[in-house]
Amino acid sequence: MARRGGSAGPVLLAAWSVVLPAVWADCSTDGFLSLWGAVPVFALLLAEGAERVVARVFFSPVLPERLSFVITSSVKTPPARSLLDWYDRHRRVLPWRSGPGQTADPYAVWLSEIMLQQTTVKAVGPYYHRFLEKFPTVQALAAADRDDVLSAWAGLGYYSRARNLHACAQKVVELGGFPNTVEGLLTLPGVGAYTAAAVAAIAFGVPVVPVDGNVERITSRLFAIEEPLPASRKKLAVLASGLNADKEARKRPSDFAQALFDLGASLCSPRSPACGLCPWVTVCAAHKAGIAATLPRRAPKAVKPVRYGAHFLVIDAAGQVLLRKRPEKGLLAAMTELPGTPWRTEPWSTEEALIHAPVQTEWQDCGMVKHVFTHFTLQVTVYAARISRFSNQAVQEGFLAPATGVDALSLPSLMLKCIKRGLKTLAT
DNA sequence: CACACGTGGGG
DNA sequence: TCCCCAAGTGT
Repeated sequence: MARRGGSAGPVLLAAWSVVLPAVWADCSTDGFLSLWGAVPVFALLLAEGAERVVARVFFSPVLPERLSFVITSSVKTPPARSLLDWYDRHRRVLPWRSGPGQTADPYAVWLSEIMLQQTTVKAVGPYYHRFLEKFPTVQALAAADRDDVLSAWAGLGYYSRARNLHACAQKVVELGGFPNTVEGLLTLPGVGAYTAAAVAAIAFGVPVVPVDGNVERITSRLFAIEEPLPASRKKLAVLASGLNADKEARKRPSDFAQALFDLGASLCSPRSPACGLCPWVTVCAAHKAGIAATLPRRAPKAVKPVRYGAHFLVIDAAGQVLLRKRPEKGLLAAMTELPGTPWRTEPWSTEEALIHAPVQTEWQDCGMVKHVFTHFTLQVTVYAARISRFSNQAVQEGFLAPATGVDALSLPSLMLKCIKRGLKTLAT
């Protein structure tokens, strides 16, 4: 156990040796281990036979399984003081970020964290303001119609976040407020390891390090971890959990977490890190080795398949378009769409596609709209038509909405693209 | 562990 | 144009 100058190590080591029998060696003088300070992670040597050290085993009571990996480099604890000083001078001003010394609102912190999952700060801004205006409190959000929440989310992507957001608000109201611990927060829908740690640190001052993409990148560089993601993810999480071992960091959990985010967003960026300006440049193993810009490495990604579909834009004389609601599960779940074909790997011939048309009329081919999802590319053929009025049967499958002010319609981006293409063709 | 799950901006 | 990927979670 690498407690700084502490003496609890041997006792805890003995206890854990019972849990996990192995050939252990005392690593308490290893400079690398000072990283963890009081954090409950044990680092020990596992020997094969009597001779050869094959791995250094990291073991933490807070993690369910043993973590076994080889560390080839040894570094000193990154000095929290340097990072926090840098943060105090260069911190970003963000809508959801309270000023120095101000108390964070758990609702605002949680809302921003959910929106920021896999989403850029720039994209979140307008949505965040709109949500706070529409749903000023967690009670207001919980009491809202789920479809109003989905509408407000439309265009931001990953719509399960919006469904979980609503469910989570209701659970928080039931609980009488947000849980103020990582374990408590983890029970909430849509809140995983990262978000639980982020809300705990930022809203409740719990000294934990939220591990997001920024922190993974920073950590992989600090320790020069060359094993590619995602295989290295657990290792990076353990290493990152020790970043706040420094007492200075644990005095300011919220600032320390956000300082890491800002460092990752500005200096320790993916492409061309500005190592010359980094407060941690002197302790960064990757910089020392000249490989900072190449980390973290990533496993090659699978090729993105192409799928095909067709969607139909039909407008009546009153300027109304026919829409429908997607199924509750799967891609764009419960969101609004134009009527159309299923999406499949084979292109649709016109005749084949028209079988799925909502009305029988003269359709104009508006060409293809390309849309890239996370795991496949979609090529949509858009067909458009004007009719005098909708039959009852046509409307039965969906609902009508005014085509004017398409931007006001709360639609996924894909459908917005299709409607714009259809309208453009009809106008010419 | 692998995969489903959106979108827009930057190099 | 194309590829990368951003404050991840659930299954």
